[in-house]
Amino acid sequence: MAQAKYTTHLGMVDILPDEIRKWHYLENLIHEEAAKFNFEEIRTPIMEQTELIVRGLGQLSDIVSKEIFSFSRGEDNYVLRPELTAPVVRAYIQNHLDQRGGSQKLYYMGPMFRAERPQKGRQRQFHQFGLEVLGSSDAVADVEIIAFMIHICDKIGIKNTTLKLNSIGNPESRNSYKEALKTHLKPNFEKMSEVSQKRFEKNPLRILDSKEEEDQPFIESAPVITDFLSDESFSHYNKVKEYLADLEIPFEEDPYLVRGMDYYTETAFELISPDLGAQDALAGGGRYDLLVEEIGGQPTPAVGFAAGMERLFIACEELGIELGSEKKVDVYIVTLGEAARKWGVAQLPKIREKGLSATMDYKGRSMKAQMKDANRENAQFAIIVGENELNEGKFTFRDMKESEEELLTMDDIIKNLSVI
RNA sequence: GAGCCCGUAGCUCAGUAGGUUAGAGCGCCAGGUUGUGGCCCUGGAGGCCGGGGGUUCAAAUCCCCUCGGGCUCCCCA
Repeated sequence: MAQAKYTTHLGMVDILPDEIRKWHYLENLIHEEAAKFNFEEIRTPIMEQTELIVRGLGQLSDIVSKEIFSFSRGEDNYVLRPELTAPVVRAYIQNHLDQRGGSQKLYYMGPMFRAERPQKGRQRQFHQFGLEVLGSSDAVADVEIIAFMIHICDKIGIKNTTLKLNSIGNPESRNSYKEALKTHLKPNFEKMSEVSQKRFEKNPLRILDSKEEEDQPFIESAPVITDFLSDESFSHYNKVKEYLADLEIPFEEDPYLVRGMDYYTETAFELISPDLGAQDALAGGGRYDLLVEEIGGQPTPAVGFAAGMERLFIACEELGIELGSEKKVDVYIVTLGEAARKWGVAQLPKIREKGLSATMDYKGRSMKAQMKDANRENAQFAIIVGENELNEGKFTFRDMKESEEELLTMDDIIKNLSVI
């Protein structure tokens, strides 16, 4: 077990060839579907300034207070990105993307880093993809974002998800709600769990998230944030629900859904899967109308979401869904002897030119070993060449699936291959 | 930061009243078939039994420490 001298860091894993095909599948799917939604990809650096993340997500958020990988070099503070909303907003401001006109519809995918204790569905380096719409306050934007998220799950075959929806309004209504909540909880402060007591002053909304037994009675009787929404927030929320209904996207209102980052406003949502175990969030997001300004841009309404790619794979596994195609190669050239080998290497490019994949043995092994290898590589055809073939100028062209073969000139073989 | 569980071949795992050269299946390599894969048969390679210390005539097995991993709480993707 402890053979390898060097290993990956805790919570960071290699993605090996045997599992890469499902990654390619998902990545391609996201590119294709995002294009259909008319979103454009944006790629930002893996590292950002620490200050951006701290300001963006909030000093008190769990991510910033205990989960970021950061270091400094000279005057500069670096942080490995823990999420991509703040960096995308940074890029939006820095590159004046608002000047492209209209709403900016952006998507991304890539690795994120959080220094947490790993467990099922949670790694220190993990991958997300996400969409962001900058410059629209319209409920259509919220709904398109949600629709995309669900669309991807549908395409993959993950259908038993639950969309949880809430609105946390603007900061004013949220503050008055906080006060009401505190007034409600205060008489029972002593009876609440330790964690909840700690949250009471700094972030009472999070108490609603508590899973502690002793907190439940107080949570159930607590006032509901949607009763505190401004007229504007209320009508925005209603439109979101209306449009979702029009799209026949089922959702579950959860007045206690509160998300971790400080930048969220108005609509908040999460996509939950029962197949994930303890970490059941497949994706999450919401509106962040104040973030652009907070980071130094013009006031710009925005909405987005991020989904965990590894979590999608876990859900697939639980559901018995296999993503990606089988490993295969179109042609395997089996050679006997040095002259045949020399001939074989020269044929590979001719086959590849036709848009097919081709390979041969790299180890100079026996014919049997080469045939075995061709089988393992899931080759569709084998071209077998030895002295006889070289002398006659006709080569054994074998269909590996049908176990049928015939002698053909290389030109005829290429012709045959062109039709498959 | 806290709790629970687990470390024996590349993988999945057998192997304790402590006892000579540590096993199986799969995978890998080779042979059976000196020019034909998938099935079958035979053989081979591959382990300081995670590491260190202790008890003992004797430790994969018992004790202590340590490292690594998994899961859970918190929180999130």
